[in-house]
Amino acid sequence: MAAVSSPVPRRERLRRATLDEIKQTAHAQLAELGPAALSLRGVARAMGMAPSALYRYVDSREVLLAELTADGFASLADALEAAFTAGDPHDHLGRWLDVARAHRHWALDHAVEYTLIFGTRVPEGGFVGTRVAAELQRSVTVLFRCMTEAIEAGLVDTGHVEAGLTPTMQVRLRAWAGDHGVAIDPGGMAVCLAAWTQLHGFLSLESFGHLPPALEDPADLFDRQMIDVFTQACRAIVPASPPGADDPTRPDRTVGSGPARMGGR
Amino acid sequence: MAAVSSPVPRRERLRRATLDEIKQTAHAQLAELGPAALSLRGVARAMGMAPSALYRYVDSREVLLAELTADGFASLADALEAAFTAGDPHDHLGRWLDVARAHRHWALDHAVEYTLIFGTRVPEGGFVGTRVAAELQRSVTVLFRCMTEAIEAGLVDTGHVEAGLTPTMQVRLRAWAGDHGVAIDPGGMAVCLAAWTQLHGFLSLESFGHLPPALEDPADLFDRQMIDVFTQACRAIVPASPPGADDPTRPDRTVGSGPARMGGR
DNA sequence: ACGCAAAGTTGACAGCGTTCACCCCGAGAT
DNA sequence: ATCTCGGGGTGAACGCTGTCAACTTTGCGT
Repeated sequence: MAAVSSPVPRRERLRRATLDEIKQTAHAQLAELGPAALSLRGVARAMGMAPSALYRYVDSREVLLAELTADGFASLADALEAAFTAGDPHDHLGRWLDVARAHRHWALDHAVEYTLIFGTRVPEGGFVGTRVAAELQRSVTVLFRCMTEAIEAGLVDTGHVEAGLTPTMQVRLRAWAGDHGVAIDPGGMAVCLAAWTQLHGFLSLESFGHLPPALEDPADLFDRQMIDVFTQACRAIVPASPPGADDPTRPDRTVGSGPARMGGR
Repeated sequence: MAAVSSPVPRRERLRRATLDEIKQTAHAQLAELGPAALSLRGVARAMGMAPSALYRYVDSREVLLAELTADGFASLADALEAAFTAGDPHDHLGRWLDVARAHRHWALDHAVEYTLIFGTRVPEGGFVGTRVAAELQRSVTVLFRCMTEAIEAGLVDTGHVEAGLTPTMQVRLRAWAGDHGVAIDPGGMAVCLAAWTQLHGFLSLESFGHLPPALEDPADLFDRQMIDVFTQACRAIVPASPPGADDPTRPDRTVGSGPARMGGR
């Protein structure tokens, strides 16, 4: 069963094991009590150790929460990537809808993580350089690839969109695309951002309970909006009738392993 | 200065006064420390009274936070209504843009309130009947009126939108419109919801720092998206060049007064 | 002037994040 | 084989929090 000899020196292995257990326990507490009620003492209690012992692994409660936030972003990114790679590369609209639905289902299934990652202001002047930024970037990259590949396939007239942007916005969008190795003109970037904005707005309102309760299950409306935002970007392609109701594309979340300590001081 | 005789029996007046002071002090603490750091003891300390005395006016910390949340929604609704009534009733696109910008400026100027009201999951199965619901409804009503009045002016072909909705969604949208006294068909409601979704998505991402930092000041992009969501609803009307940069429409917040006690038990 | 309810205070309890001083034990060096 | 040393873990403590119960003060209405 076990490997004959491990490349990591046992000491480190045990350390990682308990750190994983800490994160796992914290995740459980988070899921049933909400972010505000997560307590280090509670985690320690559940693990059967003294509260102060946690500080050998975690610098503070805030750092632990940040780590869980990053895990949440990573989980979402995994779900989106799975939906993307499982989709048909030639059916751009269908794949976009798959990814969008995967995003929605992740949001509904992981309610507390969703509020943690999308209902919290970023701490101080952006989290540039942190793991959170990288994981968020991964999600955005998937969403954008749905559109950029459609653009590259010639489905969108980005020129007429670009014409509607101010010059400063054009250079910023171009610079940002260049930073992330995307060869798409500013008009295409604007299209991607509009799609993301619409997607996030819907999920945020639905997840936080701000949508009118009379709508009950707004899955139809979500599909409609996602189809519209796509077809309005690339005019035409497809008639305006919604596809089948249920989708087989609902991946599970996976949790990545982090460094040996959180928030190194 | 003072009125000769007050209709409220002085006792009640004093009570309301200190309750207002509590809310005001709590608001101040909220604004500089964030929702998580607001403490009843801190408020009591700032007011120079014993912590337990607050319980004569507030049932719990949570109730106080809920009250501040409702105030936040009310403040936003006031801002939107002010922008709406100040706008030109014949320039539907311009007025929509005014209201959207007012929303954005409110979000940026009232950062902590924004996270409090739009970054928090609604407690339990919707806040139907609470003051929060009413104030949120006020905001939504203003946003929707921008679109519905344009629809009534004949600028939108809602029929072709309605055709893209599932039957169940149509009846739900119709029922919801009926509940709020809006005489707009389901297609029009879907248009309104799409606009709201897009608006909220942008502001949520921007306020919480999830937009790419390279965009710096995304005011241009916001305008562009708001114009697009309008013109794509009512195709045509207006060429695709963004209007002037600065807007005179930036109302201040106002705070409404509540009942004599919070969270009556 | 009296009584009574409301307003406010003191004190306590439980729980929280965090730190400090100490112990224990496995691993590496002598 | 012994000594040392550092990382894992414990227990107690500090200061903070929300909240409650008992007590005191205050001021209005009769």
